[in-house]
Amino acid sequence: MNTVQTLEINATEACCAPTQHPALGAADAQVAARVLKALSDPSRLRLLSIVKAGESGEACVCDLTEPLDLGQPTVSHHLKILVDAGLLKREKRGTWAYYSLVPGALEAASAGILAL
Amino acid sequence: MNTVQTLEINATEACCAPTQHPALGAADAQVAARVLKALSDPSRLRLLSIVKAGESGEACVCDLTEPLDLGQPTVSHHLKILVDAGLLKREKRGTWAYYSLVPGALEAASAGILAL
DNA sequence: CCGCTATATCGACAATTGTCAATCTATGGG
DNA sequence: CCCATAGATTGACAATTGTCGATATAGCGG
Repeated sequence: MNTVQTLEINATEACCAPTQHPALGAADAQVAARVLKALSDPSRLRLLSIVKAGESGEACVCDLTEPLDLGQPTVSHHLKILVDAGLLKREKRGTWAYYSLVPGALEAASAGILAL
Repeated sequence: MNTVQTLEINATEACCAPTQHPALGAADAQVAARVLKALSDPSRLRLLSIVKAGESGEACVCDLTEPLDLGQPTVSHHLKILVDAGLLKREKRGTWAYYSLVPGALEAASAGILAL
């Protein structure tokens, strides 16, 4: 019974309206905002960028601390936010933690903006 | 002279390099984050959505206050943030202020994420 | 088993942010 | 000329956020 739309369908008479969303509902807006909020910090953008630019597509915390000129706990904190937002995934190998992009996540966030 | 790209072409030698940016610099990250920060609030996403969904492509403050269930000063504040971020433009006609999307702005923000 | 190194977590703190009530400004009508 | 209305601005306040230092946890090497 949770299939009830938060978005009201409102397809009263519009059969071919090009992009006639009924405007974002409060719940959907909150979901979308959560990912965008994760992307709204310069340090986090740089973290994503570095991870993406890496040859292996991954980076460990020690590789990320220096170029950002931030403390290790701060970097760890930002990485956690990015993981929680579904943008990065964490894989621990030995003592090191390797972070890599979740495939399609950035594309989804990007598409979400266009779908407003 | 305003045709100069905000995105650097960077076609130095890479003819086919997939996406080998040298990772985002601090300054660029801050610029990108400013727009994304404007997009990182549910109320503002809904504002953009309503403006975009409107038949005329524009909406006045009075049309926006009610559906969001926010006070008029708060809506005005959010609109200002969106204007400052270059996402909306404001046009005053008579007593009313009409807000509309800046053409291409959402697309640029969307592309910025992919270009990380 | 002990220390060393890489990360995560915790607690604190200043800065920023979202919201509101009150007030100001400007435009139009009588 | 005065009032009503639309919207912006201001000031305040609670909540959130970015950062750091200190501490905890977990593997690895001896």
